[in-house]
Amino acid sequence: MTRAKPKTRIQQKNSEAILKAALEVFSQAGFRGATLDQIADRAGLSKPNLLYYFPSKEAIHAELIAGLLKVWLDPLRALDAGGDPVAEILGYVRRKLELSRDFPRESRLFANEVLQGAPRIDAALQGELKPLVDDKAAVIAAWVAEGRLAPVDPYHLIFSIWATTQHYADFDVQVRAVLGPGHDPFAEAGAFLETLYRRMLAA
Amino acid sequence: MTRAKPKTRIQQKNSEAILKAALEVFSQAGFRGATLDQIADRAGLSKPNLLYYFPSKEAIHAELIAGLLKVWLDPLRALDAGGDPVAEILGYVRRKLELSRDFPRESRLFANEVLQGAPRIDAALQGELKPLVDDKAAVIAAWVAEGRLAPVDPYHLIFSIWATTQHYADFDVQVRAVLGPGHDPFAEAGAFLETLYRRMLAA
DNA sequence: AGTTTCCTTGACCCCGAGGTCAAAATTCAA
DNA sequence: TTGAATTTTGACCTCGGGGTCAAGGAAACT
Repeated sequence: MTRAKPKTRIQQKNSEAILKAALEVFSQAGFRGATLDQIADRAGLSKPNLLYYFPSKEAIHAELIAGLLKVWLDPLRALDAGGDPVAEILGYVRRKLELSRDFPRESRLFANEVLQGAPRIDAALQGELKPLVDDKAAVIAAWVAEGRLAPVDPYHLIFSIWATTQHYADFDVQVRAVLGPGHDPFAEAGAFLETLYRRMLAA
Repeated sequence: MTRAKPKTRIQQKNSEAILKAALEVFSQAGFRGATLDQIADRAGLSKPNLLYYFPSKEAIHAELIAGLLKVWLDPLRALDAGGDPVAEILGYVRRKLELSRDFPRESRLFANEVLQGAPRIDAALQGELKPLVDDKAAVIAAWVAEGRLAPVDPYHLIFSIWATTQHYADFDVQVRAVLGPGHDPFAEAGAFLETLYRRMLAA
């Protein structure tokens, strides 16, 4: 787990290039579908050179996943029990949608992983994700109990936020195929989702 | 496109076994991740025998995708311009959720495909899906114009229905990891989504 | 029963992909 | 500037996986 951080400038630069290239390729092709040659190509390195920096394909993937989880859960962590309930939840929706817009490859990497049964992140789901969701679900449930939110199942509320926001990253090609040209899916989604959750949650 | 349908009883039986096995494997591993050996194994056939029935891995996948699209779009087709707006949309949500519950492998097969950029179904998205959605979006827009639904972007409404219902099939492992044991995700989702869309759409 | 058609299989081919290695090229330190 | 450490690469190994083929077994028709 504890990796010796790269020390030289070259190591720094090439490790970054590899991870960036790998994110591109893994997120588009899945783990099995990605090849080291593709990643090496995109990173501007030869395959053996790539394997000088990472011991295996698995290791590259693992490093990406590890880095992903933090970023992925931060917006939920930021949901503040002391804030205004509707504003807090709408803020979470907005942050999550921004994540989909700005980091679609990360979203697809995650989706690929979960779709295939989460073989490499099952532990993290149980160990990191669940406690966090339990915590925030309790906050939402308390808001409902205080009458500051319309009655709602907090877990499924959170699921629906994940689903609707990540949809625009994961199913981007379908969204654009249906909308046709001349649309800004994320801007429209922002407006739609704000309406959706405002109506849903108004006490 | 026009395939000579299997004629003998043996062909019937083995083709079905292959498609069923392939659905299982493709939906869980993706196209590149699936192997003919896995499919043959699961179908109870040898690999060459499998290739006696289908000319290639691609062909099996194509047949699955083709069969999928009809089933996948039928619930939307059933949305009736003559019915009660809220009831029609809630009915659509319910049918789509049932599809996720009863055909999760089909849902994941589709998700895998779209995630990877829909290389094999791009044409179908443009040619079949878009016109259908345009049609139904117009119906919903008309309902809104008549004041029978609260104002809503019909396209993003449909996206949100796809996202929230398919989530329970595609991210099943995550949903169960978060909920823990002793839950029926689909039953709970049914209740939650009915509330969500009822509040969203009430005129 | 005999023959034709259909079904099944073991052995094989080839390529792509993950990974190794020793040696060459480059960078760095003194 | 020279020697040590680091980085890069071409050649190579192995194996899994898609696909072929020729020949053996079963059905099916007459």
